[in-house]
Parts: sequence; C-alpha cells; structure tokens
Amino acid sequence: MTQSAVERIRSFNRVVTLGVGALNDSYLGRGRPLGEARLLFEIGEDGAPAGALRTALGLDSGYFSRIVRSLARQGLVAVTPDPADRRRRRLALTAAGRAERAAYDALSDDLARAWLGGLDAGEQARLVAAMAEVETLMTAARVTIAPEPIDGAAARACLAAYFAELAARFEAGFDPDAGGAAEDAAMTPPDGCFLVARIDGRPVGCGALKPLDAQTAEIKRMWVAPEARGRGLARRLLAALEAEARARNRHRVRLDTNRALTTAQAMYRKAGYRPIARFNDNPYADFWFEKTL
Amino acid sequence: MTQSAVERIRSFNRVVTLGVGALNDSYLGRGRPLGEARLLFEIGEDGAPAGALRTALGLDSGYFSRIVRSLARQGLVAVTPDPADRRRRRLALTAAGRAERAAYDALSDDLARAWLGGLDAGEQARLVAAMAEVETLMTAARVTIAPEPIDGAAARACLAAYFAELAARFEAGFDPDAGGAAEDAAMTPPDGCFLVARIDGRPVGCGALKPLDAQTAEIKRMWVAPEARGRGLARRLLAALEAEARARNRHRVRLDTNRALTTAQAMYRKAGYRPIARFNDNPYADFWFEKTL
DNA sequence: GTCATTCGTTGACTTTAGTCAGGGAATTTT
DNA sequence: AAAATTCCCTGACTAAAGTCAACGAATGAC
Repeated sequence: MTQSAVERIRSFNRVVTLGVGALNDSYLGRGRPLGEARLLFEIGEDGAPAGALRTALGLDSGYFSRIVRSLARQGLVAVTPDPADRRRRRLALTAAGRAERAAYDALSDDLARAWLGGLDAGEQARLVAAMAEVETLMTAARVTIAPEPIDGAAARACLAAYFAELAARFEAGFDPDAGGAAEDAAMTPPDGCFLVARIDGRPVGCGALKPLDAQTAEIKRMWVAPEARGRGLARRLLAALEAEARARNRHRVRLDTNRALTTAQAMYRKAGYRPIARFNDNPYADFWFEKTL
Repeated sequence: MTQSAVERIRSFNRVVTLGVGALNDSYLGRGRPLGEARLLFEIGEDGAPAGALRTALGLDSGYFSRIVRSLARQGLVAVTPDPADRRRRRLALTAAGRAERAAYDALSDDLARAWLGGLDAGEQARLVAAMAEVETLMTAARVTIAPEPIDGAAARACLAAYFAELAARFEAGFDPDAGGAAEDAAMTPPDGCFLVARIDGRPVGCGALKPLDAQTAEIKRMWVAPEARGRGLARRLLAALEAEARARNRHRVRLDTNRALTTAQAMYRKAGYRPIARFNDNPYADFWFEKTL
C-alpha cells in the first residue's frame, strides 16, 4: 500500500465529508434532531425489532428508548410488543412516519441534484460510475472472514440459504441430508473448519474445510449471498480456506462442483485449480478439482 | 438527470457516511471534542488569522473563542496579536500542537489502511482511481470560474501566491517586477481578462489572457492553489481562457512555461498545445506552446 | 418454584455544540 | 476629535447527545 493511496483517501474524505455534512444539515431543516431522523431511516418498510435497531445505530439503551418515545409521541412510529417474547418491542412506521421519511428522501434527492447540477451529462455519468465503483470496493473492504461454529446461528442461516439455492439450481434437485450429519463434525476444529464472511456483522457467505487424508483437505459449502456477489468475495473465501488448509499442514486441496454452477468453475480455474478424476462419491458432483498449495 | 443517478448518490451517501462516521469516531478516541480537532487541522503549518479560521469552520465567534482558549490552555496553540492590527489574532500550532495533529493524521492513516486492507493491489488501485474521480467531479461541481478585476482582493491574493511559488521553484528565483506593471493593463477587459476560480467562494486559482496580435492571445498567470490540485481545475481554467480568447475573435493562443513546471507542460500537451519556437523574450520561459482554436 | 438473565424504561446526571446579547479595545470613517 | 465599525471575549443561556445506575417485567435455567 503506497503512501499516495493513503493521501488520496484522506483527500477524498475531506471532500466527501462536506457533502455528508450538507446532507445532515439539510435533515435538520425538518426541525427534528438527527438521531430521530436516523432512526426513521433505519426502521425499514416492514418495521424491525427495537434491539436490532439499537445495536445498528450503536446507541445506549436509555437514549434509544427516549428517541423512540419521542417519535411515538409524534405519531410517526408504532411500538408493539413482540408476541413471542413480550420483553421485546417491534418498531414500525405509521402512515405519517412513512410520509415523513419520504420528505427526508426528497431533501436527500435535492442535495443529490445540487451535486450533479454543475456538471454536464458526460461528467454526471462519470460521477455516477465512479461512485458505484467506490461503493462496491468500500463494501468489499468491510468484509470479515472468520471461523465460526458450524452450528451457530450465522452458519445455519448461510447453509440453509446455500441448500435452498442448490435445490433450485441443480437439475436433479438437492437433498441436504444425502451427505449425512457426520459431515458437520468433519468441518469442525481442529481438523476442519467452517468460515463465515460478514459485511458489517451481517453474514453474507460461507465455506468449509474438512480433512481427506494427511496431505489433503477438501473444500465444501462455498456460498456467497446473492446481494454480495460480483465483488470478489468467493475468491477471498477460497483464499482463506486455503490458508486454513496450510495451517493444518495440508499441501493439497480438492473440491467438487456441479455443472450448473458455471461461474464457480471459472472462479476455481482462475484461482489455480486443475481438473482431476473423480475422488469421491458425491452424487451431485460433475467436476473435481485440485490445487497444490 | 435520471432518477437512477439520484438513487446511486443516495446509496453512495449511505456507504460513505459509514466511513466518515468511523473517522470522526476515531478522532474522538483522543479524548478531545471534534470541534477542537477540526480547528487543529484547519490551522496550517504556518498558522492563520483567527477570523479566517472562524469563517472557514463556520462557527459563532463566541464558540470559536472558547475552543481556541481550550486549545491554548492545553498548550497546543499559540495566540499572538497581529502586529498590523492589534484587534486581530493569529493562531499557530506549538510543537506540542504539531505532534498532536500528527497523532490525528496517524489515526486517519490507520483508517485508510483499514479501508484498503481487505483489498488486493488491483482493487486498491481501482478504489483510489474511483475516489479520485469522485473527488474531482464533486469538487468540479462546486467550482465557479469568472472574470474579476486584476486588482481585486482575490486576484491579488492568487497572484501573490503564484509569484511566491515561482520564486521558490525556479532555479534562478523569480522577480515579479521583471514583467512590468504594464502587463496588468493588458490583462484587463475588453482586450484581455483575468479569471479567478473559486470553490465555495474561496479563491483557488487564476489565469489571465492578454492580446498578442489580431489573431493571437497569450495565456499568462495560470495558477491553481496547492490544496485544489489534481482535480482537473487547471484544465477547466485553460478551457475557460480559450473560450475568452474565442470570444475576442482570436483563433490562436500561445503560452510559455518554465522547465521546473513539468506537470503544467504535460497538461498543456494533453490539452492540445504544440511546442513552438520562442515567441517572446520572457527570461523565465524555457518552452513555448501554441494551440489553434 | 426459585434464581439469574435479558429487555426495555426511567431519573439523574455530564459533555458537546451552538446561540445571543453585551462590552472593551483597536481601527476606520466622518 | 467624535462616531461608527470591526474584532474578539465573556456571561448566560438552550438543545442535543450521550452515560450511568437503578428498576420492573418477562423469560430461561436449574
């Protein structure tokens, strides 16, 4: 990483901070503290549990409680106890709340138009494209990849999404139980591991490593959430799994894949994997690959 | 302007706000209010008049006064009365103040590295390039270029900075009086003109046009403030000066430049200027360029 | 059934940010 | 020389943001 890159980011920050500051100032124009406006945005169309919103905004529980009460008094937010656990609350926007949020959106749009106003059509197009690029890469930079228990909440959510997708994409469908529960144990430390990729804490991908023999590990359960694709996340998961294999003194990794997953095959080839003969009896596998570490 | 462009800006704002928020939070890690940290940054290496800093930060004079006193009590800032007008104060960083600002810079660098950390070299290069593009275009949208009297406050400030820079960069130094005061008259309407570029009202660059003959105008005094460089401002100033030449029925513009100003030469070439033989007796000129409009 | 824990609320704070009116000293205008 | 203006400081205020501890209700663990 060069110093000039750091310089560039600093200077980018300075310029963009002005824009963000202008946005915040414009939000204050509606006579409501910024904290309340932020919460109004964070509550989605369908509402959300209070606790999730509180942690998302990073607020103290007492402070948060007061903000919610203020918005409720203004008739913008409806608070209902969660029927499953009556300690918990669900927040949802009322019709007035939705209207209010639309008004904030309009302010934001005005500001966006002001940004674009001084530019000709070509420059506008370049700005929009560059913003998309920054956004994609900055999102990619916020990804963390770490080992997690395969029976944890995040792992189970990823696996459920993965199996559902395989069932939809494989010609012959997919039965997750074909492998058997014994597989899970093999993907557990110390001999194996299960990695979860997260963006800002939200699980968006996974991959597993299980031992084959003293020299070889197998990569399984590679999956990336649809909304996080196209940003090199799979490549990074693969590299992380290879590092885990190396850490276990394996100098060879193998994997299999189905013919329906064409982009996965291309990714494996690009990462240095070479086709080999069938090495397992996975009924869903059409191709087998190997890479020497 | 399309709705999708506005959507893109909104989504860009969301992502980038996270980064800016992280930066601000990291600044708070040094146990000092953000307002004080901002002032610490705004005071340059050489200090600055209090009034200029106050308006730059957009603060109330009472509030500003308290921030300054707090920093002075911490031994970070030295306040001295302006000898020319003893109502005014000059603020300058002490050695401790410089050290403190360096510590903030380090935090900022850490954050930049964290942004880049998850990316490979190619992605880093793409991110830096896209950031540069966003910065250029967002700054460009805020720039105004307009003719101003050459003896106005903004013009004089730009010229003083320009001459000081030439004196520092030319091997032989630079004497602004060598050209003679007659030059100024030639850069005045209707035959010539003097353009000042401003960002949010702050002068950040200039350029002058003076008549050479019935077909030809000469471009002089091209300067962009160091903090505004690398964002295509010089190119826009040049284009604006060419438009002024065209408006005066000149179909040819000429200019000269010193060998020390290598980036200027590259910019002229890229803008369509071709080297020609010496056309004047400017003792500081090493290269001469011409462009047909 | 008891105990511990979790979720959210409330009261009592502090700090930061910002505003406004007044005033003293220096400077400029008349 | 007087009057007006400019620059900065001070005191008195307000709103927003955030922290902390105590507490009640609901739930889960044993």
